[in-house]
Amino acid sequence: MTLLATTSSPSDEASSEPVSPEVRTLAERVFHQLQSAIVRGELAPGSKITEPGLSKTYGISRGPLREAMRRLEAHRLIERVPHVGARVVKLSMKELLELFDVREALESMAARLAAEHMSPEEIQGLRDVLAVHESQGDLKRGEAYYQREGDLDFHYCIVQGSHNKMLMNLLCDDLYYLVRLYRTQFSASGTRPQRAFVEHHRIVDAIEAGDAELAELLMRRHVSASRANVADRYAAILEQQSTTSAD
Amino acid sequence: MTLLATTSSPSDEASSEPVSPEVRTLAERVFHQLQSAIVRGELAPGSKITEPGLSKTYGISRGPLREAMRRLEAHRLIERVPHVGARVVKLSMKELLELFDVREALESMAARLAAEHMSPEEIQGLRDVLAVHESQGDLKRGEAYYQREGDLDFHYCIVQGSHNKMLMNLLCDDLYYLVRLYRTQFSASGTRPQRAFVEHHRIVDAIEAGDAELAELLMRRHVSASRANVADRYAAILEQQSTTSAD
DNA sequence: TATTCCTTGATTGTCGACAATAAGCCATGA
DNA sequence: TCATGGCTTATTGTCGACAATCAAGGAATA
Repeated sequence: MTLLATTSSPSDEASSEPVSPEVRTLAERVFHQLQSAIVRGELAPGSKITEPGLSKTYGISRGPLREAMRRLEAHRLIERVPHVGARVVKLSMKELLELFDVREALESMAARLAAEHMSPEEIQGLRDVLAVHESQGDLKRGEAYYQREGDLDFHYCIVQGSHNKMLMNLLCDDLYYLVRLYRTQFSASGTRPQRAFVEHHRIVDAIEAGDAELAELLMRRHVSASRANVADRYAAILEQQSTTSAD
Repeated sequence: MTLLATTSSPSDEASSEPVSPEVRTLAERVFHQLQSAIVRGELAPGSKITEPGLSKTYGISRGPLREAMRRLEAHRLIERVPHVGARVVKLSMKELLELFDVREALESMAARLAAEHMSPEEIQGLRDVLAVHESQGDLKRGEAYYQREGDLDFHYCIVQGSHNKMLMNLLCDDLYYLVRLYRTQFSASGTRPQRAFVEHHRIVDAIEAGDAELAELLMRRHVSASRANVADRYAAILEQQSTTSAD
């Protein structure tokens, strides 16, 4: 049960009943469909997307399609050049590290606000999320899962707990989709799962204690460590490539 | 000379020569025009905007207009309800304070990165901006100017100095327009100008010294103080209103 | 008189067609 | 063989018209 599901049913073309209570227009629906397709990697990063093509694929006219694409552009999931076309974004390592810096800034603030504003019920929900992750035993396998999908639920909950709507929009509606896109693009199988799990627990402890300063600091370190981990692995890959090519 | 100018010529309807080298499509142009109109207060906050009306005003069809509106919606300058319509955003004090929290998080990060990445030439440019503000003698008047338009140049430069494109987009393309919208909406005539000016200088000093940690801390305090100032003034206004209504 | 329902008007959502721009291809020349 | 020029074709930008939805006003009834 991921909190980030965008479309409930996998494929629905012309059912009269609305799938989600919020999606009542074609542009809305195709926006969510495209968003999901991009994040899942069904639309390859860097690939060019043409309006007539998508128009035929989704069975709608170009009008609402263009509006959906405008929204995707605003969410940084596609890039457009006037009179040329649009292509799915392809995150470079530089941009990915930039994304981590922004996350560090925003999520540490979110943790601080969460420590100040979260209700006991919300904190309990946060603990439940951690319990679910733990019971699934994913981290015992050492690999996978973590850094894949599940831990976003954790971060998602904390952002919700900040009770700051602007923060929620920025992180949950924009940046997290980019994070998920990165995970598919770089096929980032899990790393440092146990450490991350411990860090999550400590963050919740700080939030429960109402220690805003500590929660902020821990979240900042958590994201920063995740960033460093990605940077190190990337450096290792580069090193390996240069040595193998030198054989 | 504000760095945030959006359209070079005030009003141009059907000139074949492109005004700005980047605005080559109708949707782009009307987007910038509407953005400017909203930020300047020409379109009153909370007022409903109708597609046929704007279509006739700007002399374009509804197609590109709708795309421009979709972009405005993504930038949080208008709010749309499906099948109902769109209206210019009206920032509540709660949302304004939320905006300050986000700014505090992002701009402190920007200051940190600026201290790490800014070149000597860029730092000199930053000092020039401060010098211009000082020479204009605005802060000697105690009131006005500061917190109006000019100091955004300062923050703008620092964000540019972070060399983080994602940060630049978030702050300069999205949030700063909301900040300017707030300034027109609440007609925030300047407050605490000298203090802010001193704080600006100290931030530049830290950046020039390459002290990332200090620059981050000072920027955080700077934005936080600005937020507190706004909150206090608002509380004072509320207090005054309640006492006068009690007469 | 208040309430409910229906009608009417306007606005939004969607569509297909036309015009404008850009990229790719082929032929021509040096 | 390579560069250059024009041409072709596909894609994007724009427009006007039709369909769907919502809000407001008035009429009928309890």
